[in-house]
Amino acid sequence: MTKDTQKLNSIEKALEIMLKFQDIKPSWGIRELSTELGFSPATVQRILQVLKSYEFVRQNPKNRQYFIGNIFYRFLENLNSSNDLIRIGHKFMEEVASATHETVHLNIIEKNLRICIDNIESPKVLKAGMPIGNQSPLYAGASAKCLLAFSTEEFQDNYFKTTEITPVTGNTIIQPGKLFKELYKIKEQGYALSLGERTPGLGSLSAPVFNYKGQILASLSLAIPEIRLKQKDHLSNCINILTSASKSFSKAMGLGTGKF
Amino acid sequence: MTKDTQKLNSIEKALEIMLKFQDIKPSWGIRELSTELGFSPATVQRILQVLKSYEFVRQNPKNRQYFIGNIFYRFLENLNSSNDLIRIGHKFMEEVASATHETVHLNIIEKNLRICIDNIESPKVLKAGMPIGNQSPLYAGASAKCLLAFSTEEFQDNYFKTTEITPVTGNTIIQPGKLFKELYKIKEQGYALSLGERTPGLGSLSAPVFNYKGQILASLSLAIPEIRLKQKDHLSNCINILTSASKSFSKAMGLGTGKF
DNA sequence: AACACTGTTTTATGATATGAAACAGTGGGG
DNA sequence: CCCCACTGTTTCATATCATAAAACAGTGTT
Repeated sequence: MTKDTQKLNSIEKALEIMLKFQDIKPSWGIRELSTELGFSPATVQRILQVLKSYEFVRQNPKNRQYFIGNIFYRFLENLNSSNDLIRIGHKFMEEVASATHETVHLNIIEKNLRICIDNIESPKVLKAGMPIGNQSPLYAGASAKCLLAFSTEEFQDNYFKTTEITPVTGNTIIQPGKLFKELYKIKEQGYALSLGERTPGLGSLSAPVFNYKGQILASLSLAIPEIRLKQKDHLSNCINILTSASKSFSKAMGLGTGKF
Repeated sequence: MTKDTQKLNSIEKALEIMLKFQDIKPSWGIRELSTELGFSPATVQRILQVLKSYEFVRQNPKNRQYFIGNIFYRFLENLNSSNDLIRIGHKFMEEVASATHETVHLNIIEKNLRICIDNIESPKVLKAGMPIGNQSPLYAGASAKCLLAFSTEEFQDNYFKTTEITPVTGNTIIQPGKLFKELYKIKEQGYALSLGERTPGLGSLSAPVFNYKGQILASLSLAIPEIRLKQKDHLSNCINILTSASKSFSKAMGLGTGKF
């Protein structure tokens, strides 16, 4: 999992430990982290004490296990306000939300994963949830495939070289040939469509957002329950609204203005 | 701001630097952080290189300034799923949302600040936004005052000893006497109400959530535009729905069950 | 009561973080 | 146009600080 371990300085060790608290896992023990990371229990213990004093982790006083601290919420406000994508993009998301009444979300690539960085939930009773922070591999679901499809060839090559493809649901495309074809198709038609690749019964529609250089920044997506996705007129309506919004969004990010 | 500085080990220095990226500030320079924290520029530089390699910060290649990294989004999924409050409470939030059609949010205290950890936005056109990660001091706004009012006396004493009260808007209560009276009133009536203390034109309604020991865990709140808050029937309706939901929520967290 | 687990503290040793100073770019103003 | 003042970055000898093994101290189970 982690690199050659050992030979890391103390800060790197602390960060490696913090990264472990990304996993959806209620808590970690010291010896557990120790064997997982290859650091001695004494080292893990000492680092966790420091992280605890800064509230990056908390400790259950009963079983003394460590779990993630609420301090991470504190970074979100700055993250959102320094992020042009969210600042500029939210109004396009609102347009799509009010025109489709479906859950709208915005996604980026972070360390080989799709991650949701902004959302507007559908007002309907039957709706798709897509909380901020939700993540998935880049081959499962329209939003993820859209990000991958419009990435550079270099990024794609590197991604497939370093990633093992394992199905998330029965509908996940795992055959490399079929996946390449799908990515090609997405680039051709300018949007991605998926059904149940990540969550059974849940479909997804996604269009790319580019910067002034034409590099992909994000994917703007709709998460739609299967029942509504199968209504042809609703689907084609959603496709039109979404692709049109993503084009305006890209323009707002500088695409086509020749700005440098 | 920070403690005695110096005499910190390298991990603590790295964390102090990370904390600086909580501030709503687009970017930091090395010498800027150096003078702010009292570390030598060389030290700041070296630590930022490490943080950068782990994507905790990014660097603008043009002006070489550092800004916060997207990796912080990655912790949210685990944070949400390890947090009983969100797992258990979201359904109560949905009840309140569909009964009031106003923006519902859930808040906790983290390091002497109120911080929003979950939300459901109003479906109306004129609505209050309250993104996850939004923060404010504990004396401004209903959600914050509610958290403070039901905190232990010890916490309150310590809070007022270490906090300087500065107005956020013209409506913020800054007179200690008036504030104490307000906190007492909130405890008496079981909910908090505010108008424009944090954002002009925006009102707020908040009720406490307790654990089995009767300690406050969170405040469940409504953010309501001033125009709708002034409709008496709507307001009293919202108060009833919110306080009733917060009581069910507390019960779901174990209050009154005698469970240990 | 003995065992097999935890998390935690201690310790001498040697690796590694440190700040001053020098270096290397950059942008603005006279 | 050139200087100056400001960046971020690298170097390097010094001494601090992180390290892992082992002992310690709790805990729950058998």
